[in-house]
Amino acid sequence: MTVANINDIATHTGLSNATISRYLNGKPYVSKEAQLAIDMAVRELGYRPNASARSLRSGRTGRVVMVLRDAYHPFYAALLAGACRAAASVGYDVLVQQNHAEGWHSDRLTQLVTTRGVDGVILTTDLDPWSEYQSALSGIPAVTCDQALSDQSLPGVFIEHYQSTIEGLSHLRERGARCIACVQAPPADPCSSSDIRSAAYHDFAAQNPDTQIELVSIEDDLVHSGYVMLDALVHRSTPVDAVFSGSDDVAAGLLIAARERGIAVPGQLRILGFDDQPIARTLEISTVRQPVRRMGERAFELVHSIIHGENRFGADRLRVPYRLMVRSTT
Amino acid sequence: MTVANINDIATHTGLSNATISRYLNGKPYVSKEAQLAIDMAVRELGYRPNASARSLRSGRTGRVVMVLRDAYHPFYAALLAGACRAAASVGYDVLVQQNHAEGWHSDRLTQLVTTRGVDGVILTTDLDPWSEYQSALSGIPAVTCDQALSDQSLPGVFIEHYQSTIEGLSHLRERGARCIACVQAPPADPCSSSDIRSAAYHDFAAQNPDTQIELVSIEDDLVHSGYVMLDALVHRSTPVDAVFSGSDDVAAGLLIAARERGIAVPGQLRILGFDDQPIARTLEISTVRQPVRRMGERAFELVHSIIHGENRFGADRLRVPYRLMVRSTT
DNA sequence: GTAATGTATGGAAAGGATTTCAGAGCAAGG
DNA sequence: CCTTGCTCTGAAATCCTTTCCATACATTAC
Repeated sequence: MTVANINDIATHTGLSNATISRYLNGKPYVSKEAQLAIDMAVRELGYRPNASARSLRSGRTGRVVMVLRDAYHPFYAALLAGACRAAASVGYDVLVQQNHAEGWHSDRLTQLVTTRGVDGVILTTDLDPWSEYQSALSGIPAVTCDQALSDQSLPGVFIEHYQSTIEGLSHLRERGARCIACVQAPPADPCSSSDIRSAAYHDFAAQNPDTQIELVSIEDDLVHSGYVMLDALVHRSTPVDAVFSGSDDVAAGLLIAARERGIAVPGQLRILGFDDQPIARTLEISTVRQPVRRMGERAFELVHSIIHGENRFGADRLRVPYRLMVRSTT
Repeated sequence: MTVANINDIATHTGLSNATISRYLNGKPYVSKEAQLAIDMAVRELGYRPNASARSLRSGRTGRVVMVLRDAYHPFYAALLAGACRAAASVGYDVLVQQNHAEGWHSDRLTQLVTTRGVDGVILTTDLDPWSEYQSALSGIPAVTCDQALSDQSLPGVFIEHYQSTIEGLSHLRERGARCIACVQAPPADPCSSSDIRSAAYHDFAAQNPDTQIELVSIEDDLVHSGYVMLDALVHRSTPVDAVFSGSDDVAAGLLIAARERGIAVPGQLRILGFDDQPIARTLEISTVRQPVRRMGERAFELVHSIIHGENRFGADRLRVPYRLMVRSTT
């Protein structure tokens, strides 16, 4: 006998394993004496219930998976941190899958889900051939976080990308901008957040003929990407007088480059970021604040409540508030 | 019957579950015809082996846990990203626990390990009362990553903190520094990396009497922390002429603040970071490069090889190389 | 021709919990 | 006294695989 199991506790206390199980799971109908005996036996034999056996029988694993592009990206890292915090507080564990990393196969998620390795899924990014995952994900509680997927039927947490984008653009225009470069990652999915933003750019331009919108695509939204992008923006035939970046890091890179070139911010160039990462506060960059960590928490709470069949939020789609933070770059 | 199980495949093919299991696990002694029949039945019934049942019987979960302070911190995020990548390539999953987040209880890790919820553990940070975890972790493959714990017997990957710190200090001295502020998080553990660095500071000061070392403690190693720290460093009675920061983010904050104050870098103040995060490259900050992502990969590979009883690295403690990156701040 | 090996298979026993169901004991209500 | 209902308990079924062991047959070795 290498490790004590529930039957060892049963024989040691003279009770049956059913009673042990009831007590350890906090169910009623266990006498005071039985409880004490069990406590003592558990401590004495160092008994720990076997997680696999438990979840085999109960059908619950106490685990969820969060799918993200790259754990190193600050936006996803914040989502993950939030989800882990929320999960820990109710005894759940979070498992990570990076779908943009080398070594990722499209069926890793499917595998995990169909083998019942997790109780739920949090999607923070588009899954490329959505059809490939659809059937697997329809059999398990799954929520989206920030990204609106093709399948709009999935519940999820999100911010109003359309409204917040309009508000950001209006702010830049109020501050005198008439040629705004909008920087963001290439749209991956017809309903992704970047496409919602694109729609907002379009509508805004239509309603404000005096203001020009330039779309700029970017690969990695890192500080460096913004840093190397500045020259291209100001050395155009019609130089831009404002940049609305989908990422604070890119905005930071632009600001740093602008300072080095002696370009006045916000006099000559207005810069507006998105997210309100710590670097935006440090560099006094105006930005649209998203409570990213909280979005991760909410996403977990949502999937958790669905797992337990008690959606305490009432709504399937949770809106989290955004807020325009006006600082020194606009 | 809601979901097909292995016995359904058995009856459907006319074989026994033992044969199905053998084939699905790639073991020998399955005829060609049997293989085809199984393939067909699996596809037809949409059979997926149940992960819990499998790991209950086999004792393997295909999962490891990585313990880190905070997934949002870029250093830990990079470790995690590396570990996830390496894990994905061999079909393993990584589970995250943040031991500095709200909602973390000291027994969450113990619980996970003693209930056999994972096959292995990667520790990237000190566990505060180490004695509390020691017995649980002695029964499972566990490796450290970057941090040297009290229990030196654990295998792990690390960089030469002592050597690299000496090299950094020597570099600063060569560039004319005579009063160096060394910034780092407060030491948590007698064998942690910050304590190894402290020893290096001490030895360096002893061997170079003309150079003064000032230890500066910091709570969060974020850009903002460096930003607000600068004034205290230069407005001292004996102002420092160089800063060696344990984190690139802090170094970046210092550099940004210095530029705003009009302090010449590196003329008046030399700045040296640690890690070589993207921001260091962008801002041209000299730094000691650590291949952090690769450290995460190596840590996983190490624990994976121990799980399979075949430590292909030979050594228990893997050294990964560091490299001094001289840029424009020194 | 017999012994020894190797391949292909199935029956049945773990593996360790949860959960259902039935039953025993006891108090209260009629 | 009988019924009802509540608390406490245990036997046994169940969850789904992997793995041990036995068996049947075909081949090769001596």
